[in-house]
Amino acid sequence: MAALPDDRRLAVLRAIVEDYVQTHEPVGSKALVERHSLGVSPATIRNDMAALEEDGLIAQPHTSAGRVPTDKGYRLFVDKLQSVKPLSAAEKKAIQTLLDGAVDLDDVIDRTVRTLATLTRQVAVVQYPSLTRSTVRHVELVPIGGPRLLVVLITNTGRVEQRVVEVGAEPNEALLGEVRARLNAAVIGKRLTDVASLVATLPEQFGAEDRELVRTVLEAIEDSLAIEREERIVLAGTANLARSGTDFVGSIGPVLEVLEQQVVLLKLLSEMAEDASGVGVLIGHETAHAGLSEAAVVASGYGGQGEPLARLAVLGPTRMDYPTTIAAVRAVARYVSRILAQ
Amino acid sequence: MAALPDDRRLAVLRAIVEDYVQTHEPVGSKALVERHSLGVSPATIRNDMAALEEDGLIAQPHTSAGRVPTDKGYRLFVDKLQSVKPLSAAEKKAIQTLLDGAVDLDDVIDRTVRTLATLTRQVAVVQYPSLTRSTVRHVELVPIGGPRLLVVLITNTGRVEQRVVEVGAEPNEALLGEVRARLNAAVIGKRLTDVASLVATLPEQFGAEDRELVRTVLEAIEDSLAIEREERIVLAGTANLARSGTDFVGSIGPVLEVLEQQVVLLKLLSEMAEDASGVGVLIGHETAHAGLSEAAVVASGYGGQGEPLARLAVLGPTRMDYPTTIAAVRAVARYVSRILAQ
DNA sequence: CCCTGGCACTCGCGTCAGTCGAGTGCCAGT
DNA sequence: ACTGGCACTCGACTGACGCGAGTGCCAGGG
Repeated sequence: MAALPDDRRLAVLRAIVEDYVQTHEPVGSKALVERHSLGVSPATIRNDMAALEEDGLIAQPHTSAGRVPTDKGYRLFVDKLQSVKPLSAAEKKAIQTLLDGAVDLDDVIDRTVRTLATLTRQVAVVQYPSLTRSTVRHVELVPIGGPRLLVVLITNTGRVEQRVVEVGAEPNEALLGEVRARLNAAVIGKRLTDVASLVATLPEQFGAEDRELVRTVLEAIEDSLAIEREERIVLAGTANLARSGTDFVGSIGPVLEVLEQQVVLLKLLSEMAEDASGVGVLIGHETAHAGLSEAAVVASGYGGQGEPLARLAVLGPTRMDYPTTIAAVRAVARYVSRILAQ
Repeated sequence: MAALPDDRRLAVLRAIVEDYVQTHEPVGSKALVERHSLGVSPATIRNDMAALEEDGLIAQPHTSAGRVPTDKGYRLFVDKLQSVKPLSAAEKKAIQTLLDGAVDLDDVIDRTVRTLATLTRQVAVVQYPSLTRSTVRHVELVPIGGPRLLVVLITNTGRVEQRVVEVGAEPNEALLGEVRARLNAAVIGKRLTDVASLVATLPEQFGAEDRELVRTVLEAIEDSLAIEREERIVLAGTANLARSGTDFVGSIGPVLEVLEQQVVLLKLLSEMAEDASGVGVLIGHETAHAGLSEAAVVASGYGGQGEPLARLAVLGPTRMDYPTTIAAVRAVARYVSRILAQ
């Protein structure tokens, strides 16, 4: 039994996407039958194309030009048509080589974003592990001379946050030890989001004259937890945008602007849904951002067992090679997760 | 006495630079006399222009086009002809508003780079205060449970570096106090570059069984001082490159590539000479980098009294508004220095 | 019923010739 | 030393035109 018409239509869409991604030129019916063994004539393909256009999956830039996939067409391609391309051995090796040997969290993130950019030849985005989802490994209070105290908070992701606070007077070692002990007892192993409520009653456990000190320390800790500084993002490969310059009919300016507004990026990443394999894709207008109307984002969570600690992503033109990009993002996310688990 | 011909030639160069920067179009003799009150006829200007071209200060892109300054022309303009434009009150106010209220070093740097990008509408580059030129404010050793030790190093710029080290066994508090005291006595107030030699004899001051611990701690400190991580650079305003897209005849790709290679940028910044007012300028080929052949860098040191701790810079097309840019860079550098001094 | 070959039509793109005008270099004159 | 005049160059713009890729439609065949 021959393929049903509807099946063939989807095959045509897939062929159009693949050809267009490769050639960057509108693809016509004739070229399509030549490059793919569809077993039918150009005229038939034309009918299918007309139907696909009717459905809003493809469009023609000019009346006498070939067809180009629409955002909706890419969406269908990504959801239904693509078979994820496994990475080559060389690529797997490259990931390992590039990521191994990182000395600390900063280094891991740095290497990750570079690896992703190199691998996909597009813009890579990595969000720092969110403090709000991490747990407390240890809190330390260090007198650093005079009435100054260094408050250090270490998380299970290896992240170290510190603040210098001014306390009224030089605290004595015994009091400090007491505060340190109670503080750690209260928060170690707990999620950072819960810290604020967990330590709320702490000042009451101390004498009136010491409460001020305790409060100051707690304020510093809560300050460290304020999202703004923690929800940082690191970029790499922005030069790749210019390389595929013709991909953005406007200038790449709007895209660069979005990339600089970390808030926008963070919102985008945090709101993305992920499929079963842990990868999410936003295409063109789905990003709900004018500057990204010609861009697509492929993201995946990383770190953490159940819920990911943070996300990493690749941003490129909508006409990107989705199978390869998705495979790369997934592989890197998994590898980084494994490293962070150590 | 009328202006000497040679003086007028330079006035013509200045006029060409100013017009070209403003219009972004080759400027001809007729337009020049119309827009500037040079008091001579176009024909005379043409002669001067021919002489300037002879000297390699200007060039014509096409035989029948106006003249455009060469790198050499810009250089002369910057060195001899420009009168630095003082910032407007609004701009000064903007700098203060944007920079005040920073909570820590990261925040200061972050605000600085954004301010500079906003002010100049170009790409801003800020180098983190170099550790090698800073001095030690304090070293702290913190046991964080088990055989692990947190080594914290605080510099006079407010920078905090930390490492977690594994020591053989859980060290007792007394020994730790001893190490801490001797270490601090040896290095506080000293330059980071001198730390390594200053602590070289430290292990010998301890019993054989403790030397291993001391050595491990010292290694961690020296590790923290390795340049690679410290010589970091922060960027902002890359989208401005695209805005002035037509300024780069090629694509802006090569420029973005250079901006991503922090090593190249660092080398560039560190090797720049500065004039009496503390500002240095590199124009086009002077950057000795192909990707920047159409770009200029305006840099200034900041922080520190005698020698600057680090540099900040603005990068834009060679046809930038030098007087304004130089004024902005200088003002921001001074303001940041003042903040860091506190 | 679906597919096919054929055919007329559309329309973007590259080419080419021609014109226009800005800008130049040179020269003779004051 | 400066100026006005003049011939010349050459890039930018314009409109005409042919080419070719691609389409939509239609009638005919398995």
